[in-house]
Amino acid sequence: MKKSDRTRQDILDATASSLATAGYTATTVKSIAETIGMQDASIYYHFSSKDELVGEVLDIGTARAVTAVDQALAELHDDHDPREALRVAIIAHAEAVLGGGDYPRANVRTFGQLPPDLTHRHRQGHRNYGQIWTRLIDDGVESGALRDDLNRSVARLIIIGALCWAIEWFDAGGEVSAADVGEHVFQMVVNGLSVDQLQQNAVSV
Amino acid sequence: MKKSDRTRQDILDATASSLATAGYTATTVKSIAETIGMQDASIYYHFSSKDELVGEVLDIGTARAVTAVDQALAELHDDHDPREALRVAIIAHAEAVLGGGDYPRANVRTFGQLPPDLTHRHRQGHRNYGQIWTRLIDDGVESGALRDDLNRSVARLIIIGALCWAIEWFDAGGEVSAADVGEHVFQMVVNGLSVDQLQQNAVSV
DNA sequence: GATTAAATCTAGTACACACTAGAAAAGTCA
DNA sequence: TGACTTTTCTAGTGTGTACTAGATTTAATC
Repeated sequence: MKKSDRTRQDILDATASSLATAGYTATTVKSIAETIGMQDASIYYHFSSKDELVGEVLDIGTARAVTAVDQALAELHDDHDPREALRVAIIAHAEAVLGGGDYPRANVRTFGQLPPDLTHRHRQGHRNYGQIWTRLIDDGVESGALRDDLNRSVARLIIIGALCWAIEWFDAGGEVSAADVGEHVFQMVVNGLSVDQLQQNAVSV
Repeated sequence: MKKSDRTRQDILDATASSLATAGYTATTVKSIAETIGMQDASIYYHFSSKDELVGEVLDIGTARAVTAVDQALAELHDDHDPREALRVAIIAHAEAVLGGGDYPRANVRTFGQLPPDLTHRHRQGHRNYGQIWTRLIDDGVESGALRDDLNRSVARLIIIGALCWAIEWFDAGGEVSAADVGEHVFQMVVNGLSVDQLQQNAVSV
């Protein structure tokens, strides 16, 4: 039983890595097997199909991102500013997806290139994740800290989109860290780029 | 010669449509041929390979997006606020990519799933497009209208990212228009979601 | 209408892919 | 060691893909 578990984990890791860097189509069963020094047929002893394997990787990725954000929010003081909660969540997301492991990255990277079955399977996971952000924005608006004249759903999707797209250009070895990207997204979408706003801003970097 | 041009255009249109909705892998030469009532082999009379065909579609998409933004900027008054230029460009981009034809949509939709050759071929086009935004942000910062404490390159990529990712969730038949999405992006990244800022804001919706 | 050129089709090749069946090897434990 | 189970391999199948060669049809030209 031990051996099987270890091999299974190796397969999952190799798949996550390949999905995160090469995408769904370029991630073939053969390439996964080669990465861990196996024959492609041996994969099927551990997983019944490529899509079941990919699905499991994506599930893990979603779970890790949710955990990262939840954990960051749990560490806030009880009387925090709603904007601070948004900031903490944004940075946690950025670090999970950009700087974290291959699993959350695989999730974002393959979004939009999955076959219908897998797309459907993960829609629920994404909905749950979206609800975290819906609550954060609702809290902000209802407490009077955030503007009420914008469509909250659109605002939520724009924030998540800015973060998710960063995977396309973010350079893990560069001077800008994952947290820096998160900080920039927060500064922009909450405080705004405009100078006029900044002068009167109570929430600082 | 006439017939050939018409057929060629039909092939390009069908390819753009398929790329925009189904992505690169699901866009097969056979499916393209079926859409326009031809045999797949006949495509090769007009294009030497699938990737040459796809490349041409993506070139057209880039060109159209650039044209849309350039044209919108050209219609501004000479003494416009730099923030207004950013607003106009953001909305033009949103309309081109979300509400415009299949070509710009194909470009954004297939980003990240193209084979290396095509990715490399279009990097230059994207660089040119990025320069438009670099100039807009530089103008804003240097005129004192935009903050100088953020990384301009990161800011640019975050704006473009928020817009590009919108293709994943935008519903063309829904209540929110492409221009609405652009307006939201502008309001958020320039004015910010925070209420404190809005009260002192000179640039209105 | 005959001749030539342009455009499309029929019929295939070669290859990469996910996946299967059964033999072989490696590991486990008395 | 020997009996048994677990894991991996060898060797294949079938399918879908991009693409090719040459025949066939359609359109243009004299």
